[in-house]
Amino acid sequence: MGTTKTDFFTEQQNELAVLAKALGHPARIAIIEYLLRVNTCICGDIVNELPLAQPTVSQHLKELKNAGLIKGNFEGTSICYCINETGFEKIKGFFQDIAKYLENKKNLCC
Amino acid sequence: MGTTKTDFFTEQQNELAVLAKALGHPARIAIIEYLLRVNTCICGDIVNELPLAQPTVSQHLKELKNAGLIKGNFEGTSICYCINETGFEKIKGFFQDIAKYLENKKNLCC
DNA sequence: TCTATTTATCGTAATATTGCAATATAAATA
DNA sequence: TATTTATATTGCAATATTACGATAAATAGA
Repeated sequence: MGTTKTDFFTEQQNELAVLAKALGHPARIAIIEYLLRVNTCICGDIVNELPLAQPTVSQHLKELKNAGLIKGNFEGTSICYCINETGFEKIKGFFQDIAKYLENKKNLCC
Repeated sequence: MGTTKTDFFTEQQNELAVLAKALGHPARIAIIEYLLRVNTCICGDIVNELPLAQPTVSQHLKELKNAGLIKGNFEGTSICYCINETGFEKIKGFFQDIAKYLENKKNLCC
């Protein structure tokens, strides 16, 4: 136990869950918000921006990258990070469905 | 350790993270998708729909309820569950910002 | 009241996550 | 080549999550 039973859910459900989970930490929300603000920046800037040690930030960046929410390109010794639309495109439909649903069916609980 | 350093992030960042985290499990995505489909249903229906034991489903429902993503009202012996717009409203702005950002700045990574 | 029925809670085992110090790696530059 | 700079990886401790059996609680109906 302790392991999620991914086999019993659809690929899409698992994919959405992975994306949401990647956003499920304030440090990773902060990273995304920072990238939205500055557009692109090097890894060190993010480390300075966050109240966490460099290895911890590196780990969070890795998770966001694995989920397809950010991209990192080498630039000399540094790495330039930015938003990756791939991941966010995948979430988009889900939230559009919910928004559409809520527009039509407000307060319909039993 | 093992504990998130919530004190060092803004309330909004923590709130968004909590909401995303609540969606960060395929069972909980499945519950939301099911509620979107059937609009309202009793708890037992969700237990039957999911490939998990009743106590496990109960736990997942609790997390979604705590995050403000679903609502549950007593209906005799059963509990009637449905989508709670409160939670989703809070996420909405975040994704709208990202959508707007991506419309204007495609492929601007270094 | 007794018995189903429905949902929640408790307790616990297995695994995952968070965070950091220490260290490794890799590229740029002296 | 040696050194500096920037980032990643390793290893580990503390805590959180996932899952479920057993059981509790609460209501409905016989």
